[in-house]
Amino acid sequence: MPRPDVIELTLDAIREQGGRVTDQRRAILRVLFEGSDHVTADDLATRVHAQLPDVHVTTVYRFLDTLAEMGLVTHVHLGHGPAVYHLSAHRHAHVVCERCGEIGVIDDAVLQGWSDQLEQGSGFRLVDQHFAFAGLCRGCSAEARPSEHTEG
Amino acid sequence: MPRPDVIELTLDAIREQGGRVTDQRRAILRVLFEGSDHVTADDLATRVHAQLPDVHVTTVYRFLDTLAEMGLVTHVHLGHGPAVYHLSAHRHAHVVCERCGEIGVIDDAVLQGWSDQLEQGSGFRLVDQHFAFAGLCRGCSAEARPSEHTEG
DNA sequence: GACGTTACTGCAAGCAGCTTGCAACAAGCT
DNA sequence: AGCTTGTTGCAAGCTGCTTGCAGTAACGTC
Repeated sequence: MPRPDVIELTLDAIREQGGRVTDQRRAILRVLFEGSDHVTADDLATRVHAQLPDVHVTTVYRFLDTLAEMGLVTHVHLGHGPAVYHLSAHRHAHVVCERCGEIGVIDDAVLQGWSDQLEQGSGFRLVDQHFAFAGLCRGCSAEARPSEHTEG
Repeated sequence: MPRPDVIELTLDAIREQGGRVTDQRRAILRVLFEGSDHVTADDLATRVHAQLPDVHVTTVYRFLDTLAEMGLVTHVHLGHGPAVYHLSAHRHAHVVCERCGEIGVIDDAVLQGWSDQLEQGSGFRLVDQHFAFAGLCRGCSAEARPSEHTEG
């Protein structure tokens, strides 16, 4: 459970910029700060419903937008499905197994290294963790090439 | 213009596996082999319309699926929009500038290096170029941090 | 060259994941 | 309490595909 102050502090910030504090927003923040990483907007709505049954997904999307503009949350596309949201503070790059959907985290330093390497070549930097990297986890990777040693 | 044989050879392969050769399929293949990389299914349909005005996007999607099963084409998600298709032979990893949409290519050897590095850590391999990497091109990257030297 | 089987096609409808328009509602200032 | 205006819920819309289905036509067979 998060300290209640982080929620109220966030709500204060919203008020300060002319926004309004509603039960819906408080409930959404509560779920967000509960630490559930990698939640879709739909998940979020469902969890909010435990506290406040009539909150609409639209409301969740709109408030997530507001929070994104404030720099508080970001969303990531892990693959083909819906985007997942998390607190910007928890931001990191993801690898997703294309077979089983397992999610891995890429170390910031590692990503930075790749970015530097890429920049020297094509000038591109990997600045953003907005799209996950597609990959194979250890297990699926082993299954995908079961007879590797028989080839060649 | 591609040598017409590659198209006919492909059509032969389709026939060999019980598929049928239609004007639509020939036209789609023609456009595909014309070398237009990074085309969406919609683009493809539009270009096919120059030769055969009534080909439906559905037909394009379905034939692209067939070609994908044969290993001939692959699709890549460059960002939020529609997927782009290209011949599997032209396959490579992409970086896409999140600002201007410019597309960069990531060298296979470079990607392999990253994959190896990642595998040693989390066990994940970057096997697939199914999703593009999000980044910033040189120009946009410079604009995004105009006062970098004043920081710190 | 006609015939039959069955793959392919076009159209309409469906679906996921959002986004938008709008009227009703209510937060927060006075 | 009253007023302004941001927020909400609902319905409808939109994009990028996918599916169901009846009609069409490729291709093997006679």
